[in-house]
Amino acid sequence: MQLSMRTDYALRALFTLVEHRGGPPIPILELARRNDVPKRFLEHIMLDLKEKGWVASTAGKRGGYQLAKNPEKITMGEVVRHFDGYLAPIACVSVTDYKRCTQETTCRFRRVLLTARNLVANLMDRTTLADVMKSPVVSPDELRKIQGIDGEGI
Amino acid sequence: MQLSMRTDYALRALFTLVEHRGGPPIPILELARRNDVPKRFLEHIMLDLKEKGWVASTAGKRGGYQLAKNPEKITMGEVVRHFDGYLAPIACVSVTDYKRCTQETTCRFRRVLLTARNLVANLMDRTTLADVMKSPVVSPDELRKIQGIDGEGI
DNA sequence: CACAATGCGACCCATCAGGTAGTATTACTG
DNA sequence: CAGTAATACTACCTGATGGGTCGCATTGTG
Ligand code: SF4
Ligand code: SF4
Repeated sequence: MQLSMRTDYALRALFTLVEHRGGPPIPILELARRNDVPKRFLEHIMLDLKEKGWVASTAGKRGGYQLAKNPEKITMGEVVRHFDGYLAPIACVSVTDYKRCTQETTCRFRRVLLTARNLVANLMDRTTLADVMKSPVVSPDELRKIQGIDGEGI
Repeated sequence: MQLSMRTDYALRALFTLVEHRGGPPIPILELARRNDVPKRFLEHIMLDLKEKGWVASTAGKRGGYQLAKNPEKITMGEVVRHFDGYLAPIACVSVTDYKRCTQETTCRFRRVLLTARNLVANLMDRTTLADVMKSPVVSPDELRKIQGIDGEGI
């Protein structure tokens, strides 16, 4: 799973909307500024999010975007999958977008890739936007020593 | 971590070499055939593996490739990283090829991505080629129900 | 109506993964 | 030592795609 810019941008926008849930619509320009995303590009992404039913838009003056769905009902996995196709490190072990390979019957390392996909898929599918919102941001010196972390829970 | 074809091909070749460790050199043509990899392309990859010191080549008649390093001393993580740069789903949480992002101080979902990276990194860095070799191949109906698997151990 | 917003198709454009080709070199074998 | 079977190496091709811009239409508010 390599996150594309699209997905990253989408998530940035989504979380600002989660944060301002209940408030007035937020225009793209605002979303773009706050999250450091090219406005014009974000347009397309928002459109995409809208089609998916995750956000709602109101046009015209005082328009903008709002979250359209309960953030406890949107998982990280769904979002990433929608933009990037699948969570697996390779298509031959993807559940949602499986692609066959000629070597499957003999391939040795496929198992470890499957394990990897299961680890991230379980994590991502269990984690909702609401969950993420509750967790604290990563601190700088937490990053400095990530080597040691065992990565349990979020 | 999205595996590139290169990496996949490299691993295919590596494991055939692991399998025939101690035996005579295996020519590229053979490696290519057995693993269904374009021969010409594999050349580059093998050269790369050689520079890394993982395989050794002998030219001329009866030449070919052999594993040059103990498979217990090569981890999956090393191989993937060598070809694809890093294991993390995004550069801002990569240990080996960290890239800064302007949103780090406020980003909410970075934490879950960090967790994901730790899960796969731990797995991949703990798993050596020898380990992989010992594990059985994934069976077809195992694949069919991967949904339920919890992905512990390899 | 003017203005402020989204909607949307068209297009651009660099990068890169994946792959091909040609030729040089090496070394075993008879 | 000639022939041949292999790797070594450099250069190049080429299509797809990710990331991004533009112009114009549409919608809604004051
Ligand atoms: S070689 Fe193994 S891992 Fe790679 S695609 Fe085929 S089955 Fe999957
Ligand atoms: S937005 Fe968050 S996740 Fe995306 S790059 Fe910046 S810090 Fe990392």
